[in-house]
Amino acid sequence: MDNRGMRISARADYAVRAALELAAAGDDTSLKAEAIASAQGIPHKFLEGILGDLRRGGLVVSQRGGRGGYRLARPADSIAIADVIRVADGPLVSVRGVRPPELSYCGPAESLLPLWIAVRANVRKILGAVTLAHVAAAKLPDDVLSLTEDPEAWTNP
Amino acid sequence: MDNRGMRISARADYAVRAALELAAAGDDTSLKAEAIASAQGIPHKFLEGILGDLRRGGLVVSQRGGRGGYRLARPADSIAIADVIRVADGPLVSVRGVRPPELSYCGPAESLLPLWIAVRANVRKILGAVTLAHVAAAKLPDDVLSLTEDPEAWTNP
DNA sequence: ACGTTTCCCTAGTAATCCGATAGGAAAACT
DNA sequence: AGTTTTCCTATCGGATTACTAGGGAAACGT
Repeated sequence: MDNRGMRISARADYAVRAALELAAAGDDTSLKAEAIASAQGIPHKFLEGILGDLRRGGLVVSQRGGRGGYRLARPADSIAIADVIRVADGPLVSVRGVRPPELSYCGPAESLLPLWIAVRANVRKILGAVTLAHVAAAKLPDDVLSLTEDPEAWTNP
Repeated sequence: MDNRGMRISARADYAVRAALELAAAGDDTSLKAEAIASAQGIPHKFLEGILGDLRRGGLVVSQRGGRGGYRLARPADSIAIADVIRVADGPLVSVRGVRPPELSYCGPAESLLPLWIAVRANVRKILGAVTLAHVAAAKLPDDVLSLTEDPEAWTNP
């Protein structure tokens, strides 16, 4: 009965951290997978697979060979955290494996669907508005930052 | 690379729906597991385990025997959806299996922690404010309902 | 051309989890 | 007693998670 709930997977976490490392490096310099891996403490062969997803998703471009590596495909302020998570890990929010609009409830549970929709909309609003540039520069938007100012937000239960 | 992201498990979904069925039945009448299972289309032996969690979590009281069954331990307007999910499924939001406050990031990822905290705070704000009574009566709070009025909230990507 | 570097691709794997099932013991009722 | 229903433990196949291994393909420097 422990550790489930809405979890952000290691893949998603690693993907965002790798993208942040690229954002911090700048649009011109490219980083090698191994450099990112050791900077962020991510298993480098695992990270290689994730970077492949980011490239296939069009968020990152790569170059092989001696001066090779990865760099962002677009400016860091045009890539939202939600983009990275979706490319690396699939849909942001799902209920029982399917996305909310595909669900159907009956009886007293009928209003559950709008509730899940509301939760998803809210998660989107945050992760879709915060960009790599925001996080890399440690300057979160004000409305997001204000959520973290309530001490209650940092407590466990 | 499909269907991951922040998912609400079948356990959590089933738990909430079962609790809603109990809320709709009223504080005095008790429902048998089998009745809830067939009303909501939930495998009944699986549901039995979930109802056990709800009982151990103090959300539900049970009675065995001929006139037995389950009923809510508290009024439906004092039980939040978040309570049900936590009891059945563990912490609401976790990153890589651990809860946000236990994480530590370095370098350009340092501001990721406040971001996860903000996401969690926001999910809490919704699921902690909406009660079983709200959903069972199909009367979600206004601020939650307003999130669902944007047609964008119902679209896939 | 050659060798190095680095990305890229396919498999594989051990552990865990998820959703579900089975069989029966314990308690409450008629 | 006998029925009903909760309660407990144990198990299951399959999927997922988080990695690891090994090598092929491209870009570079010399």
